[in-house]
Amino acid sequence: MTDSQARTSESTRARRSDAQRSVAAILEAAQACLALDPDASTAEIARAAGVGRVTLYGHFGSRLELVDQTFARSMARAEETLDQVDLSGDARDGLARLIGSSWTLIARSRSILVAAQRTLPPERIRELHDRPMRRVQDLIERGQAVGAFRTDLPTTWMVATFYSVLHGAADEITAGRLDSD
Amino acid sequence: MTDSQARTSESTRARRSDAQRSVAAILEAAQACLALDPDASTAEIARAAGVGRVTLYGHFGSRLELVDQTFARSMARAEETLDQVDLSGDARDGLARLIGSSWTLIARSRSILVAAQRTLPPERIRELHDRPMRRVQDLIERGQAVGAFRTDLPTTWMVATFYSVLHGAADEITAGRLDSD
DNA sequence: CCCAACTTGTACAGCACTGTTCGAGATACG
DNA sequence: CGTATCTCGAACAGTGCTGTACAAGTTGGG
Repeated sequence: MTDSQARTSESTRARRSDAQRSVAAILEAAQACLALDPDASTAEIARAAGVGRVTLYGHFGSRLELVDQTFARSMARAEETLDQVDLSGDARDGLARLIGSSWTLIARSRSILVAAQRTLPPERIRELHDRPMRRVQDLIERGQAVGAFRTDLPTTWMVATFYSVLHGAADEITAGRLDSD
Repeated sequence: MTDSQARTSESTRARRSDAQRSVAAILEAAQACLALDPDASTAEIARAAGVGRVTLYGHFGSRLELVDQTFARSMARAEETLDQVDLSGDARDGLARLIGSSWTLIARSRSILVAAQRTLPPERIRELHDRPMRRVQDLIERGQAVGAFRTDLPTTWMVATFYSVLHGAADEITAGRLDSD
């Protein structure tokens, strides 16, 4: 979406189709490799993408840029799914549905998060987490207004807890110590 | 405690006093450096300890060994404090006290945890977390038996949640997004 | 006082990674 | 069909780390 290296804005022309394919393959491979090893090298990723390392650097200026775009894409996709969650009815039910959906997404992209945390500045992580966080916060605040949720705790705290428990549970499960729900 | 490099077991003799001082300084510096940067190099740590890098390697066979001992020491100290928490009375009160104590400890040693997670095998982390975890589990189980805690959730899940929320909250606070309690 | 234990800087070998350059070859696309 | 675009491997420079070797100096402790 951010078009990254396609010149600054109004490029001379669109990228050739094989170049587009390369970029897609690289992003896909990055997602897979970083999930396996948060410190995966550009060489590993390029190889997994079936592409030369030089080609990778042709499309991404640096490893950091690649990680950033991979993470951003992962978040964008997640948000796409989250957009379809029905939050309109009872706040408690809405939260349950939100948890149900967030659940799978987090479990899947958790590894990419740690890769991002190791290479991207914290602000960037924060920035990309902002929208989904706000979604939770809005829901909680609405629920509080209606009296469905307790109001003796600051909402920021409740949002943080939501986040913590979900991610923590994802950790435990991928570690094989817990299972269902 | 594990005496590490002091020969295998029954050493020829005890270590000289200056050597003991060096080891202590290194462990202290490691704790400080790793807290600032989980990837701190042996050079950084040695310098912070006011000691030559060679000396460091004289006492610790490898960086991994140093991290392991630093982390183990941190956990041992924490456990020492936790031992003094009164868990005898009402289970709910006990848990509250346990949270209060764990709180500070976690906030302080959180950074060393991530350093350990980056260099030590997961089993080792798990192993060193085992005792404190069991403490929480025992308390919860006792509380459940008395009817103070809900029993519709598996205890493992509750323990994991306890851990998640505490660590998550510590994250938020060191990030400056939350504050008191 | 003397010796073994300890510490020191420097220097070296080895490794892995990032990012760049180059020249030649393949390919999309108009 | 022709050309701008894209890809490729190999090679190189630069960096920063770990761990080891050496040789000389300092210090604790019996």
